[in-house]
Amino acid sequence: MADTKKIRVRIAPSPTGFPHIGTIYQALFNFAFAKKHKGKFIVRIEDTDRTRFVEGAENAIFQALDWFGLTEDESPRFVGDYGPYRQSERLDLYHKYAQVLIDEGHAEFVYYKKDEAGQKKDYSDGNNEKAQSVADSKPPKNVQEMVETENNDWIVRMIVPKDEKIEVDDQIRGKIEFNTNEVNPQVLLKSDGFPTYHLGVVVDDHLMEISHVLRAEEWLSSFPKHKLLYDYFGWEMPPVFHTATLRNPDKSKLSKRHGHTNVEWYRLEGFLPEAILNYLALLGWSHPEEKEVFSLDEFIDKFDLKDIRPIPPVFDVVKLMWMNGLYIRERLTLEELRDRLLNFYSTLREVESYINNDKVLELTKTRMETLGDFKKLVLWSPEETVDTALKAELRDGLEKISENDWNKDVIFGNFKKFMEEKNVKMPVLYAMFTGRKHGLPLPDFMAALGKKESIERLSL
RNA sequence: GGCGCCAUCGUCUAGUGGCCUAGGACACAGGGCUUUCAUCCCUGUAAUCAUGGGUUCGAAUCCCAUUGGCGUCACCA
Repeated sequence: MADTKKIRVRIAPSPTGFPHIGTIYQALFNFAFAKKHKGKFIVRIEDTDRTRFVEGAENAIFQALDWFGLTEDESPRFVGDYGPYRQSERLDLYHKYAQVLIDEGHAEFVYYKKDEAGQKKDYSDGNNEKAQSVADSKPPKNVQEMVETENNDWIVRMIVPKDEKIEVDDQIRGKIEFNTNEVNPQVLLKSDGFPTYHLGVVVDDHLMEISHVLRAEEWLSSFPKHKLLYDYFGWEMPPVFHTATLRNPDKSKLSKRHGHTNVEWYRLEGFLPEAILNYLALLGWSHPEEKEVFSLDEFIDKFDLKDIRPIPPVFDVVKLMWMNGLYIRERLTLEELRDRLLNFYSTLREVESYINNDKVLELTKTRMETLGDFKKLVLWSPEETVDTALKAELRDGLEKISENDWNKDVIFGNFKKFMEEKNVKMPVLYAMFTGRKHGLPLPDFMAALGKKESIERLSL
């Protein structure tokens, strides 16, 4: 009998900053799995930490997903049957289930209070009687009362059995055994009435009928905690896949300090979203035919959860660069490239005429790794010192070429003569026209620009 | 430190007991093409499969230990 259960997967980003490349990595695998099985890809916003909340961060996540073509099926903006999709709007649910846990003896009220330094302080030492003896207030009768009390100092904490084996099954690594002594009694409901991640994720994944959980490896340690919660509720835990986390070159968790984690950086540099996705797909997974270059559709077609490897990959921007260049020169037509460039340089008017020049565009196509490279190729950028007198001579020589004869062969003939007479080499000419020793094939470039513009440029 | 995960060229990886004196890609080096720089093509350097023990006729592949790396131990996710 085939599994008729609907495939529903999710990512659960928190709106605490810029969209992270690691989130896109997670989104890619979840998205591919959902699409492959005609399931739903869901985005649930985990905004339970009000101290880290960043205005606009949620919207940035959606913009990033759209840019990559990983648009979700259900989320706060595409409300489905399982909403709300923001945890801050689901508080009553967490209160209800926290109460269930208390009623069944799996959670308890504990007294916490800030000390003079403003640090949170646990007065209970895991001993609830002691907590109550030092408390300034009586424990609330129930969750309802707790969340309605102002300046509440009580929290709801889960109760963890002592010295019991707890086995958990990671679909990528296999069975892992923990002792419950290693599971810390997690706070489930904070004093402000908001849930912690752990309560939220268990309740929501269950209520939203998430069928498979693909999440980052750093959650592996809290796996037994979640398993315990599922058991307490009497719910069946969906299969969980812990994917390896992206690493810095020094193997530490990919971070701002060592690498580029902000999706916006990649966009601003002129990376193509499809190239980034292709590169990301190669981390922790490999194409069955060992192909390196493939589309998102092909990835979806070939992707299988069984092929995900547990080894944490280093995110190599150099290889990403190569792949991006490859996409620009092999996967984009001239027209498509033009559209991308026009869009990328929408605020830089001075490159527009170059983008709209077919010949120039062709010349740049094999010389760009990112869209950001384009302006360096076509614009004057002074890096070399130029002999202005010599430059004027070159210009005067070129000026003598008639409008009709202005083509790359005649221009090059002129160059040859000039180089012989002045005893200079090509790089000198390049510097005079572009400011740099190297660049677009000069005769072709000048021919493409036309006599008038070329001469003008030499007059600068 | 406790607990957990991981371990093939610098990096991404192929490899699931014999086809491996370990294959591909990036990077790097050299060469070809060429009017600079690229693209493109060819060649090369690079892993005693972390180390040490087993199991087996046979191990990168299975088992154990060690070492190393990483993760996690919050009223953050």
